[in-house]
Amino acid sequence: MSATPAEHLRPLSPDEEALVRSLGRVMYALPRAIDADMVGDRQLPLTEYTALMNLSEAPGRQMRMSELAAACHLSLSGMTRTVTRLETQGLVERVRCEEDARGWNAVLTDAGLARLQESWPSHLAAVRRRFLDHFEGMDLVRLTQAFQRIGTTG
Amino acid sequence: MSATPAEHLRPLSPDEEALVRSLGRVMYALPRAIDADMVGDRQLPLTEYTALMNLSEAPGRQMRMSELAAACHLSLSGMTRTVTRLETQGLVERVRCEEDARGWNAVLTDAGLARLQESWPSHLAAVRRRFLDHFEGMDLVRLTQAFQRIGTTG
DNA sequence: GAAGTTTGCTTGACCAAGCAAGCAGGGGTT
DNA sequence: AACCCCTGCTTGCTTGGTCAAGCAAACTTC
Repeated sequence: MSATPAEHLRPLSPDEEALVRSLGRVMYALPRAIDADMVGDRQLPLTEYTALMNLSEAPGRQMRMSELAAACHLSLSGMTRTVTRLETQGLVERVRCEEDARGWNAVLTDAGLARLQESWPSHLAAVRRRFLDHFEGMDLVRLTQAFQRIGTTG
Repeated sequence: MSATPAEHLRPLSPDEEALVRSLGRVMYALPRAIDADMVGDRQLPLTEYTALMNLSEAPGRQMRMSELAAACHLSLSGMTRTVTRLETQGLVERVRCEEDARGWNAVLTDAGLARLQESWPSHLAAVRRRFLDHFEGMDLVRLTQAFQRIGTTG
């Protein structure tokens, strides 16, 4: 965990340093900007949008709480509360899991699907404008591979 | 603000879609991972580290609250609370601004500088391991340019 | 130079997230 | 079938952030 082998203590090259300095934009400014766009536009915070979107793609429009939490990069307790919020809006329902009665499935309701469909243009526009537009002409595949590896290191 | 011109509603290409799907790693997993590393290692949250670092590079080791907030991608009130925390640890002091008595400067103390110096290896290691290592061989300069543009769009 | 406005920062109320503890339902072992 | 531990989710508490309102100093306009 806090292993800091010598290799990782090699000083940053100027290019690396510049990249690290710009990292705050992506880690802090970007999620807030996208979230603010979506809240301003459709009253749907990014976390809730992400949950709805993941559910809409799952078989039976439902997922176990723990799966959904992982898919949304949220802790399990965070997902409990997010789903509670969505439930009070009627966008999601909780259904006991058939094959394991300890488990619950979050199920996307018709209202939830409608909300998602009404909101995706806003999400798409925000993502393009705040993020994708700035990567025009770059090798998106390589970039994706790099992004996917992040947060993977144990 | 919520302008969603047609261009922004063009559907995502498969490559764009994959990139967007991997974005959560950078926006959510990455900051938590770096922060957790630093807290586990040196008991210094990333936000506080960033504030100390910015101060250490400023002339006179001091900055106006609003400058510092912007540099750390934090709201002004968020920075007020961060500086308060740092102040109670003796790492920073608040000094009235001479040329404008409404303003305050956050000043890095010697203890703050020492704390920073004892913590940077941990930050460096976390940033390399969680982030830079995954971008080996890529064009860091272009990437930096892209990152810098993010969060800029009004 | 006094009144009204704007600016810089802090404070109060609130909210979303995390962690750790709790609880309820499996599943093995005897 | 009684026990025990393990697993899946929720709950209580804390933390760290935002927004909006407040306060004090500085500008502006007359």
